[in-house]
Amino acid sequence: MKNIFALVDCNSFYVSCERVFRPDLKGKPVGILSNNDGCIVALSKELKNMGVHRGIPAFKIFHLVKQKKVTLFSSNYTLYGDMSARIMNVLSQFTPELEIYSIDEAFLNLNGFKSLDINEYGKKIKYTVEKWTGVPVSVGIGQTKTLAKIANHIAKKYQKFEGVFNIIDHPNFNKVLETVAVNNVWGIGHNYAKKLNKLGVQNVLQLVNRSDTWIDKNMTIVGLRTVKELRGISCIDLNLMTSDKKQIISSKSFGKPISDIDDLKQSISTYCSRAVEKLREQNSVAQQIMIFILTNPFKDTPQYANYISGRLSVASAYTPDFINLAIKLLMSIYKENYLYKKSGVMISDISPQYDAELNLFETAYVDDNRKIIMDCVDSINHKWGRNIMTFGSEGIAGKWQMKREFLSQRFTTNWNELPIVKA
DNA sequence: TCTGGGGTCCTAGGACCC
DNA sequence: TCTGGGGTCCTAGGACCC
Repeated sequence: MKNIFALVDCNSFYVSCERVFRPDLKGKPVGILSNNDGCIVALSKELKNMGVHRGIPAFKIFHLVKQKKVTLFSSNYTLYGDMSARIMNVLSQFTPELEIYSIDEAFLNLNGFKSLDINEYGKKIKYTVEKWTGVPVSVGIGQTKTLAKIANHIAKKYQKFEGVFNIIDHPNFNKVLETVAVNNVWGIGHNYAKKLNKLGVQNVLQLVNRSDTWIDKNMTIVGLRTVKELRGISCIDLNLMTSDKKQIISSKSFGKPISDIDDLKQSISTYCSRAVEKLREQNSVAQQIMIFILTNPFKDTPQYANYISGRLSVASAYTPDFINLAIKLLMSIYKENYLYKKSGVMISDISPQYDAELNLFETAYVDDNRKIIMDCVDSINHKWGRNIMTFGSEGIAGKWQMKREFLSQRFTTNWNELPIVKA
């Protein structure tokens, strides 16, 4: 029995979100910047056609912005996250089994719709999402997730398919595989692609024709799983449960480089606070923390980078426990007179709050006031907006904080920033 | 002028145990 | 005198994803 997977992927997602509220930008070159407006992370087809690609530093195209040839936006994750939720909600009406794979992608199990014309169903999905949310999507259909990804790639690449491509039982299956380069396969990144090319494997057909032992030897069993999927044997199931994170990272580059210990303390406290907040969102506690600070490796200035781990005596989700330890760790690696560009916090050794290992001499997090306090802080911030309540050590509007000069409004999530329709 | 942030899984190698 | 072989756990690092 064959499986039917569909992969729905939004076209230039961040750009499309901005265009929903700026319809005048349809068909025009648009780019979205990373944090601190550093580099391009997403771009429209039109901008791509101007020779711009993902990852280039933003300042290189600022002159085009001044000439009004290109429009840029700072990342507006509040907006993108909310648009994503709307899209996923639409998709959930097309199947009982939906895996939200990323902010702009979802896998759908369509096994139950075999009696329908599956191509038509794909078109209907595409049409409905666009109609209801304003965001254009592409739909790829295959009998494994990896093949659905390939089909999606083809749907995007060739206009004649109008955004929907089904690779199941395709009359020219091998020919199709031959047109896809190995670096476009889900699970084959930069390094393996380079290695495969060297070994004489350029396209997907060549790859699937290699023996299992050859694949295993050169790409480990992870690669073998990918190749089996390409051959139509489903090895990667739909992941319907969102499982708890095993590590939580909060880290960012600074808007401006800093060298003062107080600024670093603020940044570490802020990232700590955010990471522990995420920890509580999944009702977990954690015992291990790692912090790091580093200078700008792209600059020709004195370099310093260091990281250090520490452990709490008992697992916790109480922000001050983590901040106190993090500051101690920071003091032990901090060196004066360097221009720091980035810091970060990573929390690990995570367990469920009600199943955490106990310590004979200390009260568990769930059993004392610390949980009550944190729950209270979280509910206030949830109701009134993030950062209404913060910890003193986080500081206020430090110069290290993120630069976002081209930010659009939070059109869909903030009453004060709703779009206005002029009659 | 200047280069994102947040994740997962697997493997290799060392320490340690019986 | 001899120094196997198998197992587990941990960590660092490499690969990948968006």
